[in-house]
Amino acid sequence: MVKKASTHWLSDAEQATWRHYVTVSTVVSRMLDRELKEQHELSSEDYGILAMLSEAPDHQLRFRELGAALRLPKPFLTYRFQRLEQQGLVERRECGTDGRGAFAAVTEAGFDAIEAAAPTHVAGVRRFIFDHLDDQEMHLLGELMAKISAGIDADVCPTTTATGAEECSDG
Amino acid sequence: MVKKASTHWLSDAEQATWRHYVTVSTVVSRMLDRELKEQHELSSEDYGILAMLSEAPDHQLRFRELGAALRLPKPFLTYRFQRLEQQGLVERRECGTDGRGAFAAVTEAGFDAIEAAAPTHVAGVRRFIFDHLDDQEMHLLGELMAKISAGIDADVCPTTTATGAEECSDG
DNA sequence: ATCATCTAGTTCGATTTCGAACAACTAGTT
DNA sequence: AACTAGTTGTTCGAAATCGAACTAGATGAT
Repeated sequence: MVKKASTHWLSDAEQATWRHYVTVSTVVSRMLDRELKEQHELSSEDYGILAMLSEAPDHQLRFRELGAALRLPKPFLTYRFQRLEQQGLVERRECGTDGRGAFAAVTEAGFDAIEAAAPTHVAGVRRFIFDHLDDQEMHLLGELMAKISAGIDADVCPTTTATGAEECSDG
Repeated sequence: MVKKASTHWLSDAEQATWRHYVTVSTVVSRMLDRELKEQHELSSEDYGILAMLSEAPDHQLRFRELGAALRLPKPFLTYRFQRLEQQGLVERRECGTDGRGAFAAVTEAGFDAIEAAAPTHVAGVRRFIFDHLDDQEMHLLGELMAKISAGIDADVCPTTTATGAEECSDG
């Protein structure tokens, strides 16, 4: 049975696109996770946390910002951060201006850890994604993802200026 | 510091592409999961299982095939299937020709369940992805994903004819 | 100042996730 | 037949995941 192009079904082309997308996102995330965990004892969320903090001013961010940027549910960030803390890769810092919150900061050891893990991560991203695309296709993919991402942001929280991803996520 | 286009780093464009990709795949999967679970008590893996079985000849597949097609780790499929069994949406059937294995099959109730859930799922896929793309972009995305998916298959299991996804996944 | 309301992060607990080891069977070899 | 190797699916257990409820502090209104 051929699907109609109505609102209630996916067209055959959409269906095919969706299936390929699901396959890719499933396999890529699982593979990267596995490699990172096996070789560096880090989940890809851990990697994201360390990377984000490493690039932030003073190597620190409010938990709220970190969670929003990485789209991590709050309890999950708390849990992941604790694990990293136990490994000495991150630390908490008081926030003078807001007694509720705290800063999440990456330590020297955390810096070393992410530098050590980066090649694995980069190699994985290359091997699973970019190696299969030429330069033009890579740029195209970037544009499509940017567009979808922006669309979702506008959709989910229409009030935001859509500069980054500071809002929503959960709460 | 500007990243070199060497093998060991991602170029700025690759970096940007990758980040958008991660955002999209994180948000989309979480949102779809949430909607499906809230409205129909199904995880998106459950949905995949039911959909795959519904389309299969005799509405049944070997566990191996089902798992390979959906890229689900074996113990995970066993677990998920049990849940669906308890809900009466799927059932096991003996496999005459191979005493080790069994067929996974969808029941009438399972059929009804997926028909009920499909509109939610389709609406979500539309809202999160296709609504933000025009027709040409949708086709483009499909091609890119197909290419990546095929590349990964060839990469991970170079022996396969790459017709489908019958091999690998885990063991 | 007091109260209601909002926000930041944490704690709890039920469920999910999945690698490793396993039991049951098949297939191929001698 | 007996033995080895490979496959199918399950069990086990440790860890991850995350909604809901919570504590503590900020913010705004009266």
